[in-house]
Amino acid sequence: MNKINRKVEYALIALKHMRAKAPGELTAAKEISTLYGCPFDVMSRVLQALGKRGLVRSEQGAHGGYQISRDLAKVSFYELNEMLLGPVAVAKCLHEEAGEPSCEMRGKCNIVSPVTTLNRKLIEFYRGLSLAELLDPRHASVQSRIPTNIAQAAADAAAVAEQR
Amino acid sequence: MNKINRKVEYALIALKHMRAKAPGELTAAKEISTLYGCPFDVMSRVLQALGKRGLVRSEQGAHGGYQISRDLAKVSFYELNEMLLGPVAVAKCLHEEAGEPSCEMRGKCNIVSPVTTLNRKLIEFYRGLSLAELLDPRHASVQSRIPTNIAQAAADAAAVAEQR
DNA sequence: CTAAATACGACTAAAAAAGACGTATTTAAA
DNA sequence: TTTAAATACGTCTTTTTTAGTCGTATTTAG
Ligand code: SF4
Ligand code: SF4
Repeated sequence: MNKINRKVEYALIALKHMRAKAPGELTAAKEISTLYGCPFDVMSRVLQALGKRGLVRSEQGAHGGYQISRDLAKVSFYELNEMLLGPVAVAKCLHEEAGEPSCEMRGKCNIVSPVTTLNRKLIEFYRGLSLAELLDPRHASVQSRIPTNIAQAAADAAAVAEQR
Repeated sequence: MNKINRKVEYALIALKHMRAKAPGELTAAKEISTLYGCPFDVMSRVLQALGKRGLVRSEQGAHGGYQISRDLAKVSFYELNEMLLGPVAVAKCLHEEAGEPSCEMRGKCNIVSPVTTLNRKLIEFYRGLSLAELLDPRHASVQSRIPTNIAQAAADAAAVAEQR
């Protein structure tokens, strides 16, 4: 599993849609929601949240709407997540906010260090992934991915062989 | 946000605990659950699942218990996740199993390709992370992490400066 | 035989995510 | 100046997922 949040998906949908438009052109939340079949309310809230964080610019009133206001090549997937869900924390003992119910195992727990490591690495991974790279199909196919996969496949085969 | 599943945490706790023991020594689920204060049932189920997948070996009866049966340096965090939660799929349109309710936006959706890319990259990331590396504090501090962080910090500073 | 352990299926409770509703505000245009 | 179409928010309900519990069978050392 490991599903990403739906809000993030909606944000990607909206960004991908708006990215294809001419600079300065506005897009209404309703336009996106009807086009892609997602609930207007949710899409609206997502865009409002992104507006507050400065990723999109909003214009009110009739003929109002949203437009992307930052270069997506310079916005990481981590930033997008943070805008919509707050700081990444793979376990609840990390980033303990006031009022949040802390983990009752804290103190006895033997994996705080591993979990902290994982959290750091995941953030690094998300930080290294720009929205442009994610949304642009050209980027997806480049990046010399194939060699990596072959190496992985070879490693897998070796591991399987070893287990016998 | 972006929390990892609790089962995975329990698995890490158990593995870390068993890793410190002499080879061949068994550990009862109860020992772990009482020591770290997690529910016995859940820990038990997790260990049983790992037993079925061959990561640990179980011995029944009185004085029974579990022991690690594979070299954790050769088991990836991806594998652990898969053992407990099934294949990683960041969106529900990926790995559509029989019976699972598919995404109603499929067909209209404009981000299937980005999401597929993200899924692949996340799997690669998890595959490149061994359980030994995660659980062993020695590994955590090595790995030349600091240079990467400095590079990231510099990139961040540049991005912030640019926005103004 | 008994106690202590794994093994498993089914159920319940809690938490989180997703979505719906209601209303106020802004603004272009009729 | 009225109206329609849009953003902006706050609250609520529903749904889904996750976490935890209960009950019982099976295995095995002592
Ligand atoms: S179990 Fe350990 S790592 Fe997980 S949240 Fe609790 S204290 Fe943190
Ligand atoms: S919204 Fe698009 S990407 Fe997300 S699950 Fe549905 S079809 Fe897949």
